[in-house]
Amino acid sequence: MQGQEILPAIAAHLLDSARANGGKAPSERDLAEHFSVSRGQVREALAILESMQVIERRAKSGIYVNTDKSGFEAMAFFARAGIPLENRQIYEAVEVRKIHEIKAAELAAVRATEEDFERLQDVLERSEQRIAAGEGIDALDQEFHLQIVRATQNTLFLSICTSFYELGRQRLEVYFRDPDRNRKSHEEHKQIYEALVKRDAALTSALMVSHLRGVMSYWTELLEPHAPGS
Amino acid sequence: MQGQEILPAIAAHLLDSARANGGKAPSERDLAEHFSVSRGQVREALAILESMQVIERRAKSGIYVNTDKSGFEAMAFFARAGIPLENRQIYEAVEVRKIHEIKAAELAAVRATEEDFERLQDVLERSEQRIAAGEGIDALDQEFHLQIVRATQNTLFLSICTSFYELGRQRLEVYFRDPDRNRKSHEEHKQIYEALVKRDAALTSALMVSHLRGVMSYWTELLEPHAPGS
DNA sequence: AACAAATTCTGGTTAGACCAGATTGCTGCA
DNA sequence: TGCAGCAATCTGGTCTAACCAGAATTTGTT
Repeated sequence: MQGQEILPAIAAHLLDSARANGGKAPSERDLAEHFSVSRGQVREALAILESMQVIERRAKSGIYVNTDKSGFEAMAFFARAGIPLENRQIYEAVEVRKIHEIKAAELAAVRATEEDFERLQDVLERSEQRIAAGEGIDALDQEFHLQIVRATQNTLFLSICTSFYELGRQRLEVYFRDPDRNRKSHEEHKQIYEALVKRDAALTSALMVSHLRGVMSYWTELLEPHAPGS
Repeated sequence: MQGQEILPAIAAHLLDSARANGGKAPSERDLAEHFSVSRGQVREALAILESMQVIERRAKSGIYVNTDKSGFEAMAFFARAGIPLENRQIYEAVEVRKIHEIKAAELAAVRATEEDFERLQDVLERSEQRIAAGEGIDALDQEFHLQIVRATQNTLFLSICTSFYELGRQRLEVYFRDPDRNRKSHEEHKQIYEALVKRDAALTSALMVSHLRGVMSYWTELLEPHAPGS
């Protein structure tokens, strides 16, 4: 075990220990020994964890895990670290993604530049090629949606949405193993693109709504019911 | 200079150096000497910065600043560090906040629990007291809006919005120095609350739109025009 | 001027040490 | 027995001093 790869391991270990110990985590020295790395390494990981508000380091006392804050910082971290989210978190992420993308489509219709259109068209062309070759378009689907967000010209908006995409990567891969789904998605993308070029905000938004309904239902139907009606 | 307080200082230094040096930042050893701290301290700060994708550390080569990614991670960091945002970032944050809150109002109308209503009412009562005492309600305004987001029962949503509020705290304080604005805001809050209790999603959302228009225009009218039409 | 070799520089990582509060546990008095 | 008070221990915070190996730069040679 070495390098920054220990971060998720340490995080998981911290969470477990804290759960079994009322929020209190092992000491830095224990962690270093447990993972066979230097204390410096551990401290770097802990600094990141603390910056994400996953833990709290109290001088001369110990490390405490914020068990209650299942918030965005924590999620962003787990997404990066590749630790699977719980059902509830997935529901929440799906809902938030919907909210963002529908609005993004609306804004993009008004603000998209020529370069944005070119980038979108490029994505569509590459999708077509992959479909023709019988391959999945999961990565390109992601790219298409992100390009639309990018076309809002709001970099903050883009960053938020980028984070969400990390969450769904695995599921997306499975989703696009079905050739029919690939074609259907691609067709809908093309429609959205055309509405976008016409700068018809209402239509673009509406198309995005129905497009997401299909994709998202795949996500959620695999889960236990958890979120309140939506 | 000591402790985690060096993080913003290092970040600012990195940004400046990188700008004057084509993305390349000083070495860890130089930074340590410059700030009179140990290399370990610098490395902890760099680890956080890297986790936020503000910089990139290339082994045996150097530290590179992601000048293009003025994204969410960077913003979250700057918000925490207390470094003022640039106009563009403020515009983006305002827009994103609008998007979130309007949708939040809509969802909250459907999902709010009895506890949510109680919490909101409590905020309104305390607001009334402060106004009667001739004080500003800036912190309570924030609380009101966050409670509405909380009423969506989506913790991820709440976390995102909480981040945004950090950005506007200073401006909000100035805004609520005017007694008239305090009263106006409070009245609008009460209307929103009543629509919420009636579980009228459309009305709640509409009221939130007009409420935000007033508050937000104060923010943006102080800035240079920058964002595309909205 | 072009290429090769030597040297310097850089991030990555470790080990060991010291500080000063927070904690813990023991001791002795009541 | 119970509790106050003190001492040993533990903990995060910080620093110094190295070593490694590859990247980057300089030097030397042809």
